[in-house]
Amino acid sequence: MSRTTVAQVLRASESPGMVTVKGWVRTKRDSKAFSFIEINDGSCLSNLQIVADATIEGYEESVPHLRTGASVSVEGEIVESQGKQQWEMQAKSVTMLGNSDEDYPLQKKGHSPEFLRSIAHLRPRTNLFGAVFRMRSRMAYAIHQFFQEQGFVYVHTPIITASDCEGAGEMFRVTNLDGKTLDTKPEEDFFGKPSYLTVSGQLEGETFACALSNIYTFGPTFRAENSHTSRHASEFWMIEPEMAFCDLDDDMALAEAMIKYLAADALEHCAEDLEFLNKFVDKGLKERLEFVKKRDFERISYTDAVELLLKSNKKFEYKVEYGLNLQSEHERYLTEEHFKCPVTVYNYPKDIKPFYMRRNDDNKTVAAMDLLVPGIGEIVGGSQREERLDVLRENLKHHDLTEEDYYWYVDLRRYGSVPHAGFGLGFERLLMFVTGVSNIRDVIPFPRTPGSAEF
RNA sequence: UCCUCAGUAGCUCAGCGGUAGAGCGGGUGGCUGUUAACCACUAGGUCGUUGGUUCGAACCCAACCUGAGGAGCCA
Repeated sequence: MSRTTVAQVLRASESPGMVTVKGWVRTKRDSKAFSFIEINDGSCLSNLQIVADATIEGYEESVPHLRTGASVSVEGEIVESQGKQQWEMQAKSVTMLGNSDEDYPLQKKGHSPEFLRSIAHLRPRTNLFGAVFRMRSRMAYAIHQFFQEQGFVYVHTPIITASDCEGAGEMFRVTNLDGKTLDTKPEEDFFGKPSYLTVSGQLEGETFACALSNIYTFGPTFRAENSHTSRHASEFWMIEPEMAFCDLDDDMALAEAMIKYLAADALEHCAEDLEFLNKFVDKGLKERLEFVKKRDFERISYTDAVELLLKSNKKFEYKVEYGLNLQSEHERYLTEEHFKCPVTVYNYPKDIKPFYMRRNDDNKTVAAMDLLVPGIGEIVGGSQREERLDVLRENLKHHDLTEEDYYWYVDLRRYGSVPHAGFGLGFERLLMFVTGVSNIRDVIPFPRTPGSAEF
């Protein structure tokens, strides 16, 4: 008999009859003549309750010895439960596939996320991480769906790159040389020059947008920043769309539409997991997603945002002044206290932004935008790219970058240059937003942070 | 890199200068449908590490290690 998943059983409108289910024991309650065994197979949040009479086939050898975490195969009939769940299985035979040692670390009681991180190989067996990683999978699927439905082409930009200083943080060196040779003869390295793990696929993405019009990337990126916060990881996944024949307005519209689409998709396809997360992790989660799905986002220029912050009479630790970057506390004020909804801030001063962003006509600002969401802050950062050859050359010089290093990027402006724009969305930050989980280490299977690369 | 907080049983924590504790989890036994089941018994600890203060340190002090929160940087 083929295997039926717990999800298939529990979602049935009428009894599927005799089936075989396989999974891991979450809890077991024995009495003299029978046992209740709850198993979970990850197909959904809920467990299936199995009623095993002491007289059934395989009982003696397996059931009394089963500990939490053991794997079992059970054949039986799905019947209406006398208890609080709709369905349960009346077992006909039980087989223990593999028992669990006495020191199995997961209990029925709650564990701290810090402890669960130390057993990242077992934490997907908990309700919380099962829910989070089912949602991670669903959101990845929905992202592809969002772009593919609109004709975007998925591009795989390189993970190893030799283009230095992309302006997005410290890079990890990739090498097969020993330390000494690395210092003295870097030209003997594997690629003939220093190479690194990518911090962004944007520049390569632009080359494809200037050929296929609308593209997106979705892959891992690496930052060697020594950041110790709940919102930063050394390895994380990023989605970077890039659109030719587009300006900043189109770019902001796409970012907003995408966040809305993903909120709606989560509500529609992750209902049971969201219910759990809403109850145990973030009581305002579902309400927030409904709100994001329905309501239009706010937009405000950097200049107006600065003015608004100055007029707010709110005491900030860092000062607000035109020309300075908005601090975390300023961004939080805008999205959490003032607007109380996602906000896109656009047209930042050119001096605090990278070389590739398009200079506005005021000659003071660039066509950049950050999308801020309550609880997390910046979730999207994007811009219209500088498509004018002379201005780009000027910017390279201004940022102390050489045209030789970026000749291929400059070429895009020499051969049929077009206005184009794009953004980067941190996948883990999005997951924090849609799951309510407050630490980035708990939305990525095996987190890498400074000093920590276990598993 | 800077600032703050925390490390006591497998887990969650109490104890805060005078014999190391509880609940859960584990083991054994019991129990006519349980739902974080229940009842009884039981095993389990170099109190993060090193040094110092003291008659005496889990407790006070210092350094280090680990974890967490925040800042900066960003996604």
